[in-house]
Amino acid sequence: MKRKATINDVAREAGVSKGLVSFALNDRPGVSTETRDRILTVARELDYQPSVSARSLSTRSSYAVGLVIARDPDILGADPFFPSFIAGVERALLTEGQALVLSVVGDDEHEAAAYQRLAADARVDGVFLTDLRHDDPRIPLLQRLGMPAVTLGHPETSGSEPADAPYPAVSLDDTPGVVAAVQHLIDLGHRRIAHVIGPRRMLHATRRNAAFVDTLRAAGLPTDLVVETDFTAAQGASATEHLLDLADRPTAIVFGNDPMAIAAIGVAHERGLRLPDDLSITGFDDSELARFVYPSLTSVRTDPLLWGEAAARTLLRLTTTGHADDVDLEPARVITRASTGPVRA
Amino acid sequence: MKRKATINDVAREAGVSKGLVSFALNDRPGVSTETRDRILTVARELDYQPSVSARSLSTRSSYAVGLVIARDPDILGADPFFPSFIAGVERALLTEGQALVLSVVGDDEHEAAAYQRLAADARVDGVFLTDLRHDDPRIPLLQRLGMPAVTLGHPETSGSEPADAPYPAVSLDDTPGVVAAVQHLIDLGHRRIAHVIGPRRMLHATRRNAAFVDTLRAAGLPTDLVVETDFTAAQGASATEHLLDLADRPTAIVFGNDPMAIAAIGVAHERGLRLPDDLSITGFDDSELARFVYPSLTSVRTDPLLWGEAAARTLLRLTTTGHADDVDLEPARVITRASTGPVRA
DNA sequence: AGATTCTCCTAAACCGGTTCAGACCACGGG
DNA sequence: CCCGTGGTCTGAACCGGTTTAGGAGAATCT
Repeated sequence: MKRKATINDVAREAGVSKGLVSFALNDRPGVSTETRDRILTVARELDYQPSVSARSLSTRSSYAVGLVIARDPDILGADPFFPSFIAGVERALLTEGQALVLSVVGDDEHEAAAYQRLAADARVDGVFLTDLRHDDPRIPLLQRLGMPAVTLGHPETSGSEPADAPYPAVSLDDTPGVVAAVQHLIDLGHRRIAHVIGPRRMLHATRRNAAFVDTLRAAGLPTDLVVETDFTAAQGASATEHLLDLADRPTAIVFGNDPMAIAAIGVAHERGLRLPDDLSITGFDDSELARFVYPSLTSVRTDPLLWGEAAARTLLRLTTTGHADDVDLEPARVITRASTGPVRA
Repeated sequence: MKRKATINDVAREAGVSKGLVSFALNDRPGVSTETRDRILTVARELDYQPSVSARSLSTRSSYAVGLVIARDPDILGADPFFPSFIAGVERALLTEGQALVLSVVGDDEHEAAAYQRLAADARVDGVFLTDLRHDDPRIPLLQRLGMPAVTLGHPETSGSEPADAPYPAVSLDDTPGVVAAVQHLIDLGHRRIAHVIGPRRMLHATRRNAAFVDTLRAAGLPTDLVVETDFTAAQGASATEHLLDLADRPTAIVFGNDPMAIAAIGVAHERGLRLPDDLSITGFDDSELARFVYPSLTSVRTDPLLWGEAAARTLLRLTTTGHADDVDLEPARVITRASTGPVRA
């Protein structure tokens, strides 16, 4: 196999200095059209591809972005959000010659370490901040590290300033989806509705629960049935057990993700309950499986693929131009299926 | 924020040349113990971290490994194999200062391009080869690119030579799992057993089907019920529909992954069948959800986490030492749950 | 015509490591 | 006393790009 052509090869072949080749390839002014064309032709002939590592060293940027996922592998496997999100990211990176560096860590401690390593090694030019938390420690951490980032959704505006968010936010508003799901249940006649949410420290869990509570309250209904979980199917199942054991048990349960809702269907069946007659269930994220379980699962559809793509585009814009505007995607909406129905007379 | 310390800073501070610092840090001979200690101390004091890009440029290696996944995002999301596998990979990379570069592509065409980009940009020192195919085109491609790799499972030995596999294989034998699952069904009295497999071009699909067929044949049972799918829940569902519509329909179905099996449970319920009385079902990979669907799913357990870890270790050994032995992990075994039962009298 | 400006280009420094040839020194042997 | 020899260290080249200072020559201005 021939050695890869370097910028020197191109320069020699084109009869110019390598500095000029660099100028021509990055189309910067100061190169005559004629010479530029000749250089580009030679580069094409030699199948010249600039060396990423040389360029990284010289420009101090890595032409890659990072994603750190802090979730237990088990949850990760069950939850289709990240794979789709990553596929979307990839779609945006592909055309830009950028790469995605992925880090999967079990807990928060390793999470901080992962960001620090990414920064220390200058592996990436920017990162995605998913699963935002309250007073998210990653934001000051990243600022200290001088690492550009894009947040999925708006972080808490801790200060009084509304515009003190240090990073552009790419948001997919999930509250309309939650509101629609809850309203759907209310319209079906449900009065005792429970909410099984993800970890409270995650912003979206509390935000969705706020939407849940608001909607119930507006309808004059009780809002006391909220159970926090870690997003695993296991905890979704035990939360369901708990709720069904209550004296004044709910007739409908809203779940924070599909795996938990599917586990709940299992629990209900196990108890001989009929769905949706005895219990209505809704999921979140509308994974592929939602259409195929029995009864098919009413779920709130977000679009992780699109979200990933938009987030990646925004991050690239930020790292290359130094600025990127917030992006708002189409809000989540409920997809009604067979797991929700009128409350039994 | 202070600028990061470079090797020059360490050299100056320790009063030696930067070449010697390099020697000391990579503990190579030719540095006196005394000097070495002094250099290491200074390095620690300055919190010196070698620059990955500088080192990459100089050594022509990137200290990262690559994973290219060619699956439709939807399937990816439903199938918990890759997230767990990646988590395992990560666990092995963490301690070695290596990073994982991930590429998710939709189809084979983009897949080849992804490998080529990884190689052309020298982004990674080696890659994982998952979902091996018949006459896998990626093997000659990677050889042409001079890219080290580790295969998950043994590739087809196309030639007569048994040891012509160009890459070390990290294998988790799935046939014992399949055999056990099928035997389990036979023991329960099933005589018409179907197999819903993944894409035939994938080696593991045909290998598992061979195990399936062999086991049935050994018991003198018919082996005609095999349906090929793309691993999606959707095709799992339609395969089930098809099988149940047959005049001489199976009493048990073995599925190639859990999402398809779960979709099959949905279809069966939809038709008013009772599980496992009217139909027994087994899955594959034993995802978290398997325990929580109703009835809980008998599945074949592999260990993607462990697999990922072993594969990563092997790949690192290969890229650093130039050689790595094959690794054989604990074979897959069947986990019996409630979705399989005696055939109805 | 001479000074100024502009365009196009070259040479060299630089990014931060690795590696190699050879300098320097102490030591033991002849 | 001189000469290898071995251990320790320096200096410089090198990896392959980017960037800056400045030079040559043509065009424009005065």
